[in-house]
Amino acid sequence: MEDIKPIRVFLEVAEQLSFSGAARTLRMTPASVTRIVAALENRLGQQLFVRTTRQVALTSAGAMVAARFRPVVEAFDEATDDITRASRPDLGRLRINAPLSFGMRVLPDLTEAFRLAYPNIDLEIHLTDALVDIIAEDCDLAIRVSRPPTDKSTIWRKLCEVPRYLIAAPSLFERVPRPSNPDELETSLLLSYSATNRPETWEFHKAGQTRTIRAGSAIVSNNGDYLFGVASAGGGMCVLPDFITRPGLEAGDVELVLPDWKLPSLWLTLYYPPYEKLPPLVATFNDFFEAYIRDLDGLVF
Amino acid sequence: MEDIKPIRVFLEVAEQLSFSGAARTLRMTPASVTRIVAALENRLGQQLFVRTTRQVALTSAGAMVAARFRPVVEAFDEATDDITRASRPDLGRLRINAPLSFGMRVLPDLTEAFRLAYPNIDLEIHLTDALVDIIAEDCDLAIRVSRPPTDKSTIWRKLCEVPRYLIAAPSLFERVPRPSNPDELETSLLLSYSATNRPETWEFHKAGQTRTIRAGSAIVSNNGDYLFGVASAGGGMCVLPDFITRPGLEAGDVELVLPDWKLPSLWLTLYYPPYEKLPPLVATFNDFFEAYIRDLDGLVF
DNA sequence: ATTTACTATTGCATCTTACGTAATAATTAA
DNA sequence: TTAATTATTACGTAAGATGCAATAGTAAAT
Repeated sequence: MEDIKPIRVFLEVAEQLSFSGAARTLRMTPASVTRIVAALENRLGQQLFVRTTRQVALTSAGAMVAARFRPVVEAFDEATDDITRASRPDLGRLRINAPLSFGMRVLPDLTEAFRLAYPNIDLEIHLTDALVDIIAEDCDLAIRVSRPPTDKSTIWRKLCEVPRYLIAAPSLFERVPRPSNPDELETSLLLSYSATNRPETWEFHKAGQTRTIRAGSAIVSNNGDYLFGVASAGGGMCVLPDFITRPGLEAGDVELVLPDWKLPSLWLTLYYPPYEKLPPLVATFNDFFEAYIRDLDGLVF
Repeated sequence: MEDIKPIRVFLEVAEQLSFSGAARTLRMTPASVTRIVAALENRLGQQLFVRTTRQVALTSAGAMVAARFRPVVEAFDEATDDITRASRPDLGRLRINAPLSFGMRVLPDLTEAFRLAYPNIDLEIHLTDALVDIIAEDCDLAIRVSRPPTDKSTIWRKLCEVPRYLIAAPSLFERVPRPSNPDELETSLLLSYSATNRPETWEFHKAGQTRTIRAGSAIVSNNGDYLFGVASAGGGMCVLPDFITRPGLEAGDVELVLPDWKLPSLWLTLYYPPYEKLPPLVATFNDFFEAYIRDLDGLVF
C-alpha cells in the first residue's frame, strides 16, 4: 500500500535540490529526509538523486518521478482542501426523507424558503410513507408525522404538534345518522390510515373521558390524501392530520365529526441516523426548519 | 501533512459498506479499520459513516468525500505503477554528455544502432568539450576521450584506447623541411588542442626513447575539427585522435608525421555521476556501448 | 421468543516504526 | 589550513500502530 509522505519529501528535495533545505521547510531533521528518500529509492528500485555532501542533482529517473508525481500530489491536496472547506454548513447536498402527504403539501414552500436562504445547499427529497430504515435509506435526516416515538435507539427532535380531526363529508350524514359520541361511530364507515394495513385505533378525549375506537378494515390505505378523497366523496369518515383536512374544512367540502371530542395530536418530528455529532448541513436544516415552524405559528397545522 | 492511507481504508469501507469486510480485503483487523476511519472523521471534522453494529451507510458528507477522493487515489496508484514499470531498462530517457568531435563523428551511427535496439529509450545528447561538472550538468552519463583519469572521486569505465597521430598536409613539407625526429619539430607549427587554451605537451615514444615536446601557442583551439582543417590546409601539424584523422589519412589529405614515433593513446571512457548502483537505463547504454566498440574492432579508432 | 452468528467498537499489552541526537565523512568557502 | 555546511549512519528513545480479547448491539435462524 503506497504512501504519499515519502513522495512529498522527495518532491521537496527535488525542488530545492537540498536535503537539509527540504528538512527545514518540512520541519524535519535532515536525517529523516535522508532515510525517507533512501527508502523511496529502495522501493522504486532506482536512484532518484545523485549526491555528494555538497551537491544534489536529480537522476533522469528522479526527474521523471518528480514530473509524474507533482501534479498528482497537488490534486490530492486540492481534494483535501475541498473536503475540509466543505465542512462549511452552507454548501453541499442534503438528502431528506419525508412522508408523502406532508411532503406534497408543506415541503414545497419550506424548501423554497430554504433554498432562498441557502442557495448552495442542494436538496434531495425522497417522499414515502413507508416506515423506512433511516440508515439503509441513505438519508441525512427524515421528517415524520407520527405518534410520539417510543423507539430508544434512534435520535429524534420534536418540532411541533399536528392536531388530528375526525372528518366526513356533509353528504354522508344525509344517509347515516350523525354520531353524537364515539361509541355511536359505525366501524364500517371508519376509514383507516395505516402503513401496515392493520386498522388504527383512535383515542377520543373529552373532559377526562376516554373512548378507544378501532377503525374499520373496509378501507385501509397508506395514503392520507386518498382517504381524504374518499371521505369528501361521502364514502366514510376518517382521522387525518390538520395539514390534510384544513383546506377541505375551510372550503366546506368536509366537516368535523364529534367536534367536542379531541384526538391526541401527532408529532412533527425530525429523525436522524445515529450521528455522534450532528453534521453541519443537517444542523443548518434543523435550525431552519425549527424557525420556519415557529414563524408559521400553527398557521398550517 | 495529509496521508493517503486513511483514505484508502475509508474508500474500501465505502465500497463494501462494511468495516470487517474492508478489513479482510485490506488484510487488517477490523479494530484498525475502525480506528483509522474514526481518526479520519476526526480530522475532517465530519462523520463519514452512520453505523450500527449491523449496518453501515455513507453520510452525504461521506459520499462526497468518496466521490472526490476515489479518482485522486486512482491517479496516485497509476503514477506509482508507471514509475515502477519505468524501472524497466528499455524505456525512458537518457541524458548523455559527449565531446564535440567525437559526438559529431562517432555518435550518430552509434545512437542510430542504439535506437534500433531500444526504440523506447529517448536520448538527450549534449555535446561539449568543456570539462563539465558531471553532477551539475544533469546528465546520466558522460563520454570522454582523454588521458587515463587520475580523479579518484568520479566513477569511470574504460571502453577502448584511441590512438593519436601527429599529422600534417603534404603541402606543408613543400615549404618546411620534413622532421625526422621529435626534436626537429618547429614549435610555431605545432597546433595545440586545449580546452584551457594552454598548449599541450606531447610525449613521443620510440623503442624506449621518450621525447616530450611542448606544442606552440600560435594556434590553440578547443575544437579538434578546426585544428584538422588548419592542418589539412597546410597551416601546421597537430596531434589528433584517430577518429578525426582517419578519413583524412585514407583520402591523402593529410599524412603521418614521424610515423615511427608513437604517442600515448587516449582512453575512450564512460563517466558516471557517483551512483550507488547503476540505473537500469545507464546499464543498458553501457552494455550496448561496450558491445558496439567491441564489434567495431578498432575499425574507427 | 430465543438463540446464534456476526458486527463495530474499545481497552490493554505489545511491537514495530519513526524520530531526534550525536558522531562521521566529505566538500566548499574563507 | 581552518571553519562551516552537507549528507549520512548508528543508536537509544518515544510514539504510534497493531493484534488480541472482551463488550455491546443487531439481524437472521431456529
